[in-house]
Amino acid sequence: MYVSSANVSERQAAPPALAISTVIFALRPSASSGRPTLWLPLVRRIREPYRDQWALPGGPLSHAESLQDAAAQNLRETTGLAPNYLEQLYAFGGLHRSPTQRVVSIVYWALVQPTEAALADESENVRWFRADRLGELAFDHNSIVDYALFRLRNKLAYGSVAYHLLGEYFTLAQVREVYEAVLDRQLDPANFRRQLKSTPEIQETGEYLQGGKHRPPRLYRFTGRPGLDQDNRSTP
Amino acid sequence: MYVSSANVSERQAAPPALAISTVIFALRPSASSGRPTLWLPLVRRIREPYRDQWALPGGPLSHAESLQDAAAQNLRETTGLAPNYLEQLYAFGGLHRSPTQRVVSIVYWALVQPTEAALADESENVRWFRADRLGELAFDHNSIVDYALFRLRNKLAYGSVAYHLLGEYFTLAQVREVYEAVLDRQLDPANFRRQLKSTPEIQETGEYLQGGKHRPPRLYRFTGRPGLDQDNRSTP
DNA sequence: ACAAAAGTGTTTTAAGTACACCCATGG
DNA sequence: CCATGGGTGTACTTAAAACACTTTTGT
Repeated sequence: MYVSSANVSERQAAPPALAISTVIFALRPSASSGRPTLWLPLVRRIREPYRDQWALPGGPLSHAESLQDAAAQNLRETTGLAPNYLEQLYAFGGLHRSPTQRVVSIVYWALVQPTEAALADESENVRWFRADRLGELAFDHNSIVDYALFRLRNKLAYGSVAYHLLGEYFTLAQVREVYEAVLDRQLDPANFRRQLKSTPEIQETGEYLQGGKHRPPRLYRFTGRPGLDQDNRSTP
Repeated sequence: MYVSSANVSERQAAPPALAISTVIFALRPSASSGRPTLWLPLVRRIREPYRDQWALPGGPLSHAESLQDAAAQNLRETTGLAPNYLEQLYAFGGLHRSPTQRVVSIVYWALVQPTEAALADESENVRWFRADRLGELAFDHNSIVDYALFRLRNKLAYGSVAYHLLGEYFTLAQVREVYEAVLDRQLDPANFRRQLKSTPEIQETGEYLQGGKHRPPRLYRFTGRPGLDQDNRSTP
């Protein structure tokens, strides 16, 4: 059982509970503009505290899993997906995060490509939300998502994580759209393209994306590391 | 008691133990060259496992402390000092970090200015070591220190953390020496000085450092935030 | 032919790097 | 007056930003 029904004296004596949570980002076309936007899945709480409010997927740490494995497991259970990228975000340990019990949460963040199946995994208690239109979440989860967004933007600007939101093959314009969606500003297509072309991890293929309305763009692929290392520490 | 003497079946059942450790950096003049170098305090383990080996200061998380408070307390107990800068490093949760018990360690890193008193706090079981000349430490603490060094170098290069290793007043050459010690390479004094002077957080005073052998350099002070916020999340 | 995105070229701006040089002080 | 670190000036190199322009496709 996740939240034990400890009384006050038990709470004082017991060590803090240890939980793993995961902020899962994926791209979906906006209903209005059709341009890609950031979404994330939340789960509805079925018990107190914060019953019926939406929260980050998570749970207690099983004794047989590493932290990263627990997060990946977590992700698979709520979405049916495997992460393309998974990294530790932060350990949150404030005294009053949960009203009933002292909980220390080690939070991971992940990037996935949502498939039809994954989106169909929605249910009464699991739903995808636009990252910029979450309501009021349980616990301190709003601020955790804010921090995860901050980290995602940072990694995007300096690292090479955008490709983990895309499929194996992509056009340079698609990469630009990811940047524009996450950073929320327009980028010069010409300059952006040149920057990507100077990145050795991006390999051009002989294929072209067909079926568009205009000149067919060339397809590229990402040849960097998968972003699922044993312990990812490239953060800072 | 930090490490409980659980037998195997107890270990399977019990939740992972939660501990806080801290990597504490300070500058001390090298015995040979006199130039500043990085040092950090370690504690000798007085029980198994790894008895008599050196380890990072740490201990279990008390139920009444936030994570950051626990790290600061930790720091004060082993060195007698208050941190100038304190930030969460990473949560280490591998399955086999400790041979006797599953332990999840939330590790902080700190910058301090060692005083006479602090260095006098050395004892049989607490000693300061040069960061580049640690022996073989207990648990996975060598790799933790490596990661802390990585993070320190990164923060130094991009953030404004060097001043927390110095006193209230300092010369620009002293800042350069910090950079050279931590990054382990020479920097052009002229260009380095210009970069610092274009940093608004660095304020020039009317004072000059007297007593040197040459032209007395001007003293500056750092006016940025103290680096001890409630929860420091400027990491990425 | 025309619209629109793909893709190229060129100019400007800013930031970093290398290095020559002057200044002020103790000895 | 000389050695040395403090402090200034200037040319060179590199990367980013701005923007005009050409190419290729579908309609």
